[in-house]
Amino acid sequence: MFKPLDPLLHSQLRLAIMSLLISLEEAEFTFLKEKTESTAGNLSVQLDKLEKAGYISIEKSFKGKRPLTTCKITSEGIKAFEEYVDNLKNYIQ
Amino acid sequence: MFKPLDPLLHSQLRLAIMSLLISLEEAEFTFLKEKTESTAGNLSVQLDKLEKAGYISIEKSFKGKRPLTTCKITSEGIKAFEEYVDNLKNYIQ
DNA sequence: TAAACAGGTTTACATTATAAACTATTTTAT
DNA sequence: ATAAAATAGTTTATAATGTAAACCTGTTTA
Repeated sequence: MFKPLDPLLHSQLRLAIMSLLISLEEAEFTFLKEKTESTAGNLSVQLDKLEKAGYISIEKSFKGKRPLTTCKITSEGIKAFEEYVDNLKNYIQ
Repeated sequence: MFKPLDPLLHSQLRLAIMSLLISLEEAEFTFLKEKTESTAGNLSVQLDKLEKAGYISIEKSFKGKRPLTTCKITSEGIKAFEEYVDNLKNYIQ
């Protein structure tokens, strides 16, 4: 009935991040920050958790002279997200 | 885009409780405990929070000689649940 | 009448989330 | 040239939250 909800995804900010990445495939730190209306600190921490879980990959480079952090969802991340959504539906229908 | 998710509802156990109550209108403590597969302690705490938020009402009585706790969703609870679900959909589509 | 069970509640602890403070560098203003 | 402000983040301290273990009160069973 109520399957457990992946705690890594059952978090407002991380879910928003994953939601964006699943449709965009790739997004910059600043873009995610704007879209999710989060603080940089919070975003940084949550991206770290998603990366450590293997749900996203993070690439660091430079855009001109400025540091640039680019995030991409992994296939594992897509799978986890889809399973989370499936499970969640049992709670909200 | 990403409307804030009511933190009171964005919790696996409380969401499961509300999900049950929204379709059943009324449920006993032990029933909720079984259906949600939660411990009594955790359930007790979460029911308290939902009651304090005005999302459910709790009535205490006796079934024979045994104490009986009956939970019921309030109209405020229904409204909050529906809004939560609406907001959540923006995250999972 | 002692032990086990029912139906919870309280509390202690661990986990989590979040923002404030910080670092490093770059751009702008003086 | 240099001080001030802005960019792009990271680290860390604290508050909030979730959870189970321990507890309580009464009841049933051995």
